[in-house]
Amino acid sequence: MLKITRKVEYALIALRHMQSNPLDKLTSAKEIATLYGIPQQLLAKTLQQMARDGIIEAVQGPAGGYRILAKLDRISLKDFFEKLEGPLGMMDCYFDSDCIQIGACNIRIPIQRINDNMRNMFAQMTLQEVTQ
Amino acid sequence: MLKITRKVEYALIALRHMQSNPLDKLTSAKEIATLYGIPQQLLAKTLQQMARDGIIEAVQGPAGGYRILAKLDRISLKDFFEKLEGPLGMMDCYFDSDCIQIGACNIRIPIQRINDNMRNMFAQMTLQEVTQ
DNA sequence: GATATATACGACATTTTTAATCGTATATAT
DNA sequence: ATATATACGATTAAAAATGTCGTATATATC
Ligand code: FES
Ligand code: FES
Repeated sequence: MLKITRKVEYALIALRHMQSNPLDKLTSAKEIATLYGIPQQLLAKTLQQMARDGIIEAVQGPAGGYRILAKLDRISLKDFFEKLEGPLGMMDCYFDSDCIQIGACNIRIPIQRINDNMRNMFAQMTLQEVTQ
Repeated sequence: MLKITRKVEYALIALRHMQSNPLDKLTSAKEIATLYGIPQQLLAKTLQQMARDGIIEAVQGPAGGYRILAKLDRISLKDFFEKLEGPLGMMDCYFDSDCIQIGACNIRIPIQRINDNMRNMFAQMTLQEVTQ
């Protein structure tokens, strides 16, 4: 439990790779996939999603690829996680109220407190710190 | 991602319930299961595990049940989570070195930093705070 | 203009993890 | 003896994560 997904892991690897060479250089999904031994198609989808989210920029055609677009020190880890994986909650009932324990639950408030702590922690870390 | 398991959820519900009435009172798995609408057998196993871990005490036979044994303000959330679910790492390679990216990985160190932050956060919260 | 290479993306299949159930044994109050 | 509770390994079911496939589109190069 409390694991991050491969998708996020791959996204971080890609960002860190792009961060490590000139910012205007284009890097293809294939390049990163073979270099770090990760499934190319899956990585490609993740990169496409990050492009939709404005984190990176995509250039099509041969000699195309991706490059970093956003200021990574302006994106919190919380926002990054939520862009890729949706709302961040240790339990589903943190957001939706369709929990099993309709009215009987006795830990909703305490769990929310823990969750707020966690969200807060990730809100205070930037993507820059992780990928630099 | 970053979700806690039902097992942990059920454990917290049970602890909070026991916390809310006299500490020497015995509560059966069935009682808690029906009260909060959770699978009895699954809850029972979780309670048994907590008993093995010394968090609660089990009394067999009719009129038996469980009651809190440990000082909940001496158990960190990190320890509690790890007792129930094993080592706490956002990625498997935090502990074991059998990661896919044998030598090529570029985010190991950064991820460990995030992970340490998270572990630290849970190490600073006690079970008491959550269940009181 | 044909070709090769890259992104774009929905649909499907596989694998892994989590959740729940089953069956049986043991303890003990009544 | 009986009923009720814990104890626990084994199995099944459900859900989520991971990976693959097929096809479309853009564009640099020849
Ligand atoms: S478990 Fe969902 S509200 Fe408590
Ligand atoms: S992903 Fe495991 S070491 Fe980087």
